[in-house]
Amino acid sequence: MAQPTAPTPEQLISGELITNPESAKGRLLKEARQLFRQKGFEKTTVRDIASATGILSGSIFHHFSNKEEILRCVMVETICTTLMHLYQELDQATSLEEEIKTLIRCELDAIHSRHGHDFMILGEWRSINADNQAIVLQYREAYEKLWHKRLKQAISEGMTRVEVVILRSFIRGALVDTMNWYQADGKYSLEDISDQVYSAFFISHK
Amino acid sequence: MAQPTAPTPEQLISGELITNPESAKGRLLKEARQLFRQKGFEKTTVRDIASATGILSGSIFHHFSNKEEILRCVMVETICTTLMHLYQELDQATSLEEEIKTLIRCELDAIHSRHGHDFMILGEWRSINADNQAIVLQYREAYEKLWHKRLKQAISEGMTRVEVVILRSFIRGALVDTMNWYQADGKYSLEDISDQVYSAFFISHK
DNA sequence: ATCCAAACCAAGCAAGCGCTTGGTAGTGAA
DNA sequence: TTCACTACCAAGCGCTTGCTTGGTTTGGAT
Repeated sequence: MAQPTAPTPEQLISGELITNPESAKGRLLKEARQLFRQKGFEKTTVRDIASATGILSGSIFHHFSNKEEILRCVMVETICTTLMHLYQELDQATSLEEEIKTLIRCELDAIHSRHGHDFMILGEWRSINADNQAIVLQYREAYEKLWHKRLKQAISEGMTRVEVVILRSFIRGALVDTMNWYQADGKYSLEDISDQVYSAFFISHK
Repeated sequence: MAQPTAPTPEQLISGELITNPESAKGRLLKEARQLFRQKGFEKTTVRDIASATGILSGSIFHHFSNKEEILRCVMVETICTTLMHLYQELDQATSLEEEIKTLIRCELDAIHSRHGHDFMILGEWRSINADNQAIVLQYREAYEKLWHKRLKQAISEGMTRVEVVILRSFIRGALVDTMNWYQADGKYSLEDISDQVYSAFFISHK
């Protein structure tokens, strides 16, 4: 197997890493993503995915060599889409505070699949083998670097007293857990939550 | 089915809700818990559980009516054990700050199965049906009430500016995410993490 | 009109799954 | 000694699973 490599920003913006959503493969990935989200990877059968796409189950293996490869592709596309979106948004930020708020908001969007990113399926990590994990990890690390860089700055500027690895873990955890209670028509919007996360973890020096 | 009811502190302390770990059923639950933790519920077969306990797979159904019931029992026992431990520890706290620190430390212990509680299998929530979810929910709510009470106090005493539901979610998320990076022989102890969680979310007025 | 490759169908295999059945060994009370 | 009861075995049933195989359709280039 070829050594997996991290995506470049150019590759991401060009969109070459995302399967055309109107192609057969793209439609399969879209339906698979939805099903994995609803029922989880293990409980989703290839027959489920096939019938949601409107083909027979055997035909899936013309596009993917096995079920696990579908999950890996969904995961990689998820991270790529999020990274793409994130690069664009970060470009418009004019301060460290804005950049961090952007990171928070984009991750929250991804967790709640606001733009089809759907971060939660990354929780199916243990359903893929070591080779596939290594591939996905390349993409995850590209993503985590964006966080790490800003959080280190925030620490050196006295915006928080928590250490970088722990801080990132705490924020990720807080964001992921919104999955268990957030409702689109509920009391809080994703923007409200973003604000509360920022103010819970950072001290503003304005 | 009988209406599920929440456990009383007396029931918990008496230990009547916990299956004797030396009985056949108790040993099955112990092995099942370990396997669910390692591989997840879906990927664990009844044959796995049986052979780990030293019996044949069919014999399991003398003790449990189906596989899902095993998971439900493991979940209920997990919460009961944690609650038991928590009541005892809270009893020794002499201030609100100490109580909150106790809640944090005990949950971290449970997540990392320090005393065999093993909170992480509660993440298999969607693998049980509505009836079983209702049962487990009774126990979860008894647990969450302990948090809710203290956090409301903390808010009214100005120890934080975040709202109670959101605050609880953030803390739970932060604690759960330690699962992804904490190592017993690593840089940070569970006590270190506990301290950092407290200082990240609360302002001390000493 | 011919060709070709991609996309898909129809049928089903082998393996693994949760669970059932009918019977047996061991134990303690009457 | 008898009886009932719990715990377990031995065997396998019926179903679902991921995946394979060989053949057919389809659409675009030549």
